[in-house]
Amino acid sequence: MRTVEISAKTEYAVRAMLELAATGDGGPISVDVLARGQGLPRKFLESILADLRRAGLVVSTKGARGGYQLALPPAEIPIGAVFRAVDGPLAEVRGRRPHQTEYDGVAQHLPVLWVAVRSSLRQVLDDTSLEQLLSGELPGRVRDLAAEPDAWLSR
Amino acid sequence: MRTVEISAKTEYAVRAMLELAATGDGGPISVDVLARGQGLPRKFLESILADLRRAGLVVSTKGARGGYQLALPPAEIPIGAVFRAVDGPLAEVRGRRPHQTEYDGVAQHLPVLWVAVRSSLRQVLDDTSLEQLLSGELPGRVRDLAAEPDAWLSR
DNA sequence: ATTAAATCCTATCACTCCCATAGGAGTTAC
DNA sequence: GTAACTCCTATGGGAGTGATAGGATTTAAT
Repeated sequence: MRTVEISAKTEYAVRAMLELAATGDGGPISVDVLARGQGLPRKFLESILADLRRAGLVVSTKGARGGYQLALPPAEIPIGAVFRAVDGPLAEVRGRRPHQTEYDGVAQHLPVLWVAVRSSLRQVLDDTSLEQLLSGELPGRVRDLAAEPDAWLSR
Repeated sequence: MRTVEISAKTEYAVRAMLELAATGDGGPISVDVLARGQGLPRKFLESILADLRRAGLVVSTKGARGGYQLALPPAEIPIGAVFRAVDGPLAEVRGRRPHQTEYDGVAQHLPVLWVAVRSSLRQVLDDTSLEQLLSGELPGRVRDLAAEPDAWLSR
């Protein structure tokens, strides 16, 4: 397993949300159109949108001409919220939340590191809105991180 | 799956490395002693140490009185190196490296976000050494992240 | 030399999660 | 009424996680 693993589910969720944000408000968009737009598996996307609806990030309209719309303006939806909606908490350490870990002896400072890891992730995902991601006008800190030397290279 | 999931394997690896760092250099330490020291499953730890050895982070001594030692001073071993040794690359997006992702249309800026996520993780894990984690004297940036408002609370 | 203490290697296994699909029940616009 | 949707439940292959077992090999100490 990779420490940070952005799953297909999460990636699809973000892309679907971007599609919804891009359409502005021309009424509900169906799963079929959404799936076609970004080339996502239709049935799988259907279950993802159900998660997003339960989290209150999108609203659905049933029946003919129905579909999905954002529940809030794109500027008010942090990407982190999308992650949590489909994936649960951002960070876990062996099934526990970072701040709930405990260690004896030489490992006693580990929780600080785990919390810092989560905090750094939050600073990226919770400070970037759907609108910013759509326009490419990302927060200064996010830009700086991506502009870091070697940020685009493997290690 | 959680976006950041620190596995048992990775956690055990870091804790074992901390044990090795703490012992300074009193000769090799056996898996048995190591496992007892932090309460880790012996056989599982054995396979983890094999990974750490293949990555060149520890050296082993075979036979009676054998065991494991750090291959470098603790100040020269970043925590990130331990992660990569047992877990592979720090970050992946649907099985690809963040900088190798590609998207059309509305999702075109996504790679910048993915790279920023990885970059933020690197700034924590690659800038913290085994020695710093052992002593609790973490890098300024890591301390700041852990001191962020709400860093120790659930979201 | 023998023995005891280690690493090292291969195999196996239960379990869980991921990604996805199928089929149909319910709802609504036209 | 019917076509176009969402919504719900069930299913399933495959991969990965977290271990454990058993023994082959190597070495220090007596």
